[in-house]
Amino acid sequence: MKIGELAKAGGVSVETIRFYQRRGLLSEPPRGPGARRYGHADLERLRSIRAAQTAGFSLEEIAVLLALDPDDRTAARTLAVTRIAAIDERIATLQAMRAALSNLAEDCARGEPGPCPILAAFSPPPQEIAALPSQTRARNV
Amino acid sequence: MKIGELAKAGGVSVETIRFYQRRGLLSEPPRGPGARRYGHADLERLRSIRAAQTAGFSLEEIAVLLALDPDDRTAARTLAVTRIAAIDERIATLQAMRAALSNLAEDCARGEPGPCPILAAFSPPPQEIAALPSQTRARNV
DNA sequence: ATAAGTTCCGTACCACGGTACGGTTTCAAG
DNA sequence: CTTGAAACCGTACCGTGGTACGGAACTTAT
Repeated sequence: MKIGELAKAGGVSVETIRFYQRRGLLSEPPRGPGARRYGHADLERLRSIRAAQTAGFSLEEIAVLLALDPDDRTAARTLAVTRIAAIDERIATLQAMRAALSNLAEDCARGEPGPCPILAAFSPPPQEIAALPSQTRARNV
Repeated sequence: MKIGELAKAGGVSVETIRFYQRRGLLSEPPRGPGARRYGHADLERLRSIRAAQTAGFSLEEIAVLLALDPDDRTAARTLAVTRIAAIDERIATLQAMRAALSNLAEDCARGEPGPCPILAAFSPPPQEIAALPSQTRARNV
């Protein structure tokens, strides 16, 4: 396979393949006659990367994951558990956001007199919203 | 207030203030004697920005929000509802990730013979993981 | 009056996961 | 043998929300 075929088979662009190569996720095979040639193992690896991404792993985590000894269950489980914890944290934050916004939207829909509660919530003193945990702005997950 | 005081009062850095000004979220008052002077309204606006961020709005959305007529409940509610929908989508994706990973981790912990199920899941044919919705990699929210 | 501290301003850089571009070489078909 | 498509490679750019740097002007304290 040439790179274009690998890309098509893996459902990514040629640029993405090269990008993964730069990140060390895919190898750059030696050049055969003219162009580099890729085997089925490369395609499988590419698919593994996409699958792990789907589970929320970052490219850096995937590099670790794919470098792991296939029998090292402890290491693999540790990675998975860490990922789950990060996901849980992110979900909790999003649920807090959702609850706050949803309350505001309901208040607003109730149509009581006065200014819109949504807009009011973002004008000091910010009550309901300010009650959200401060990690809310966290960048993780 | 000078910019440094505004920054301290708002709990952000001077650089962040300037950044918000470049984004049009905060105004740049005319320079008084030497430095620009900020009033209480600027501080309130800064706090509004942080509050809205806590609710998950992007800076661009916040710009819209803060430019809204305070009595335009419909527009505000539309923004909030859109935001909630995006949050819900994101939560669903994360929950799918979580479920998939958590199943794998459990299988792994069960200690049955054979290779680690987590690692196996990311090697073709990817079964459980591949079953996740394809929007899983979505960039939104 | 001079040193230290701020402000001002432009510009560059960070993570993250790519995408895009432009120029050169090589391959295959007509 | 020429033409057009791929491959190759380096480098720049995208969005998002900032952070960092460096020099000039200005203010404040000693």
